[in-house]
Amino acid sequence: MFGCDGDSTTQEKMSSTSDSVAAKDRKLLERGDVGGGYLKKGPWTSAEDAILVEYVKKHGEGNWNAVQKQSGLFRCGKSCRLRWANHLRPNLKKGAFTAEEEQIIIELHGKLGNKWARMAAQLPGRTDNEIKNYWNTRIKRRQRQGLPLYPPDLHSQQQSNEHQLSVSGGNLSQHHHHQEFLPSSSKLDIPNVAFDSLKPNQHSLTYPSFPGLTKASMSSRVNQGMGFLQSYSLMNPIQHGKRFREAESFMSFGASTGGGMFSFAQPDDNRKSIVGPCFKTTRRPYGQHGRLDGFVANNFSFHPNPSNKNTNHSPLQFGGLLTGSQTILNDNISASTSLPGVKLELPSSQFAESVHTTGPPPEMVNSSSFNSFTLSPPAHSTPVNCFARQNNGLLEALLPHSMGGGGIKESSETSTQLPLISSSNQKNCVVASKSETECDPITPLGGHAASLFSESTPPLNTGPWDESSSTQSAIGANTKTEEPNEFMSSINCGDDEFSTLLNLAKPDVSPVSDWYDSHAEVGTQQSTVSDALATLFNDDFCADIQHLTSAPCTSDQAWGLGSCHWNNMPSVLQMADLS
DNA sequence: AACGCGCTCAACCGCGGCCGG
DNA sequence: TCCGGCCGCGGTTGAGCGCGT
Repeated sequence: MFGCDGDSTTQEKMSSTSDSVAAKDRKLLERGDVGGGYLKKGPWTSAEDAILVEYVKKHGEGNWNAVQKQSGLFRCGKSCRLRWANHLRPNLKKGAFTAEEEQIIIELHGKLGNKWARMAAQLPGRTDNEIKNYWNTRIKRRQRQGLPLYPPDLHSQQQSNEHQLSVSGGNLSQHHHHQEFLPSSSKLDIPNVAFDSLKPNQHSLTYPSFPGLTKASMSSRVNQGMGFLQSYSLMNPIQHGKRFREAESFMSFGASTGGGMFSFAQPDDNRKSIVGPCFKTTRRPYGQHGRLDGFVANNFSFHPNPSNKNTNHSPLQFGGLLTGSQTILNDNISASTSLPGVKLELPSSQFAESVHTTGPPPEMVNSSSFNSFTLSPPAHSTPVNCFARQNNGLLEALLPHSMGGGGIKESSETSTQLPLISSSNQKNCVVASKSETECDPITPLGGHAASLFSESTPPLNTGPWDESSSTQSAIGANTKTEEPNEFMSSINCGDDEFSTLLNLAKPDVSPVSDWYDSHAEVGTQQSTVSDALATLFNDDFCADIQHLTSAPCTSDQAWGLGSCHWNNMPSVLQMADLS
């Protein structure tokens, strides 16, 4: 039986044309072959529409599964509901969106995120599907043009909203409040990483870097679920949600299947100098394959204690705080490489304008390097300024409580070392797989701190949000976050809650880091951040850390735990060490 | 005219929430 | 409380169309 539901084992592809479908339908109708359980898919015919309309007139909306039984339509209830809601119900407004509608959509999206249905409720005559399509089209168009998704005034408005939130309560427990207001652009602005420093012979993660792994095997690994990528949070927030659920099982570094592989392709040619290869992963349903486009390497911070000289750091070990988004690029794979489980997507230049223009000089990036996960090439590779101004004001909304009421003080871009967990506390790589349920992938801030730290948002208070500058960041790391909420994977820690907590502390391209970059002052920011983190991560969190590390834990250290030591990295990564 | 490419949008899919038994 | 069905939502796909070459 051909069903609408995903649990249907047989899935009829929409391969037929409308005509052929109609013809098939007519045949079925003519011979009254309705007993086989056949459920039609594909485009609706006018005859079907008429039947459905008639049915709804008679019975009203709802109880869609009864439509098939009572009306003779060979459509599942879902299909009927969709057809009715999107096309047949009265008062539907057809045609292009008006300027006002567009404005409303933009504003609503800024407030609600991808809540299409709720947005549709605010736009009489418009359907969620329409709005969704419009928005997605708009995204693509603006990304193509290198424009920000939101106009600057909306950013200001959002920032204002967030600031008000900070006054009303910077409590994470109020996340449900926040998600009503915070912009969701983080989910939509596909982060980029500029890999302009890429050179063919850089020590990057290439297939040859993985002894014994053939290209095919790599693909196979990818097909297993991009575990590597996901483990390193190389996911678009858009994508990382429920559809990645299945991948979680192999995302643990230490898991037997945890070595999901990845490969890298050259970025889109015309953007090569601007944004680097950037791919997001999508879990295609069962065997569907996608393409690999690029690689976002910006969401994961390795922060071994720079003072720890014991570690024999490899290029991938981050002998200190690494900077920027250096690439793991496989020069051997063409952009057309087709790999299952990986979807080709054009990199966005959305954040290009936000990267280097206001970012600190490269030498300052180090200290603020909880910005990006950087699978670092060897020392000779060019560090990339990986400063995405993604402060959306959220941390400001949270921090004042820990700042003695002084609020956020705008300060220089002086940077310093983040308090990282001491080596003694780095017992294990405390990256833990975070289950989807722990992080709302949809709402702009995920409704809790995990998203708070993992989702990026467009720069709100930085100048270059203008459209003209968007493509000027040729050298910037252009780190929008293809945000990796799935970052954490655990070698030794399987505790889900702990994983979540660690994820909360995950240092990456986050509002925290940006705030830190822009607000912290030498000598004070450590305590400031500590205080902030103490606010964010309460004592329970520290207790958890302490419990799991058998070591005293401060909020600072908790933060540091978000980092990971190379020594605890999965072997597959270590294999990539070419040094 | 033929072809290729990109865009739009209708429709499908999978999942989660809700609700009733 | 559990279970299963229904419904709605958000993400994704692919056919069709328009435009440029």
